[in-house]
Amino acid sequence: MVQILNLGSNKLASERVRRKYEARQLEILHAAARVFRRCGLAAAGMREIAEEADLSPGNLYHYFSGKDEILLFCQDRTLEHMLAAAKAAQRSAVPVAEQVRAVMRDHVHCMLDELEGATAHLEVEALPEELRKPVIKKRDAYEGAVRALVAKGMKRGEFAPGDASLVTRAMLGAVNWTARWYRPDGAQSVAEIAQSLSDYLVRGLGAAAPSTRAAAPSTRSARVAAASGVRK
Amino acid sequence: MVQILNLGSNKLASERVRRKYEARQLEILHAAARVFRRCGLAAAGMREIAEEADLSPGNLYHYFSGKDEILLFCQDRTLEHMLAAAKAAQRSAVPVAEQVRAVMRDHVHCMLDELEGATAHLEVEALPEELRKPVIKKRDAYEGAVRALVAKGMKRGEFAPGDASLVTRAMLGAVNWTARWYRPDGAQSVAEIAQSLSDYLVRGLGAAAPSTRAAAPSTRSARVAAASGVRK
DNA sequence: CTAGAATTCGAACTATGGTTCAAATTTTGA
DNA sequence: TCAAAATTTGAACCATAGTTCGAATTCTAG
Repeated sequence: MVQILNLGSNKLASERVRRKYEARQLEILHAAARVFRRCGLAAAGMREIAEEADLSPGNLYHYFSGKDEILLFCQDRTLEHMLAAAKAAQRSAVPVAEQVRAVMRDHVHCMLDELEGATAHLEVEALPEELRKPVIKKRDAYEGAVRALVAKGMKRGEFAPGDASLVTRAMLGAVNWTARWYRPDGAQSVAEIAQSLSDYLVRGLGAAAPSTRAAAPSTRSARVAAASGVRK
Repeated sequence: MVQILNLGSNKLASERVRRKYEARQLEILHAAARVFRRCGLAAAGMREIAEEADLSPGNLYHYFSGKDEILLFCQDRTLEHMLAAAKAAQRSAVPVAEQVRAVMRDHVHCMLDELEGATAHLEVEALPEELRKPVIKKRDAYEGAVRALVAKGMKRGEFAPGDASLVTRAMLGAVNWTARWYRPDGAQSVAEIAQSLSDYLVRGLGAAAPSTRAAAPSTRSARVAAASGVRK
């Protein structure tokens, strides 16, 4: 994401001030993510983001070129996270069914946990053509990774044969949709939702039932650690 | 939908002109639906809707109180359609699995066929609180109908036991998501998509295979195995 | 045919929200 | 301590898009 986000850091000052600058950038981005999550993307105004980040509206433009760039970061960060999770699952030594389940669980966590402004990643259309392209590319890469897992399972006979592309989109739709109906004060936890949902989605692939679960680093800390390690 | 949409038809003129008036209303609504579908809801401006419907921007307000009312209609119409399909499936004398498949197929058709502006039904947040309420209510009714079908299937043992509410939301997410990725010039037809998707979604319920087999679910041992270890 | 109603137009109004900017304040580095 | 750089402010700018309005045109009906 750093590649995309090379802000106007041309005339770099001393190291010390640069650190502070980038730290403040991150604070602002987290604040923005919170606002995106609270209200929708459309309803989130610069003035509101500014207030959430404790600075004046105009000052936002000292750190970002505009709203688009802020949104771009949120989307990119979310996709980067999910992509890393998919790659990690791909490498793990568990049945494909469990790999897919892991990816779906991670996706749900990414959507519903408070940390990121992941809901913003659903509204790619909001970006102007220019900025949209790299996001689309990354999103396609993620979808491709999931599809590859599904296809692998089908090829190995672990899943019933079928249209991997269509089924992948169905699964992604189901998990993305959670952002619409999930309420933090609901009956079940995010982990429970992630578990049940991924079980259902993989069952539709015609896989065997999840073996009495033993494998897969499904603890939250493990996932976060794995994901953050990828980020540079 | 007529109840909600009782436009300013207070001082009704002659029957003849009223017919014409309402016909023009429908034309406009269809045009709006087309624009909603083409661009997103956000990008669809009144001026663009006006052009699509072959009248001036200002003239739109002779037929509707504003953009909200137009959007309200599209959402209401779509939901009414889906609700009717759900009710119809409920009454049909086929296995529950096939009932659910029928509802999902209808839902997909409703989303992807050119006739309606169904994509708009996904953006309920765009409406002001006042108008939103009845739409939410109808949407909940539809979701409830689907959930009832799923629960019935579970109760009868035709589906594996599970969280009917969660699974229903997953299914609806998958079908709603089609509006995001479907392209009319794609490889497969809407009907094919609807078929494959509904098959996949119902398969995840632990039902018997679609057409080839009769209503009787698979062997007891298979069902038990499928349900084991998953649920909370 | 003609008066009144219905329809249509398009320019102008207005509210919203992203953005700019010049000046004030704070921080940095020597 | 002081000058230059960095940060911050808040008001103002401006573009978009929903909406209003009065006048012009067309249609209906007696």
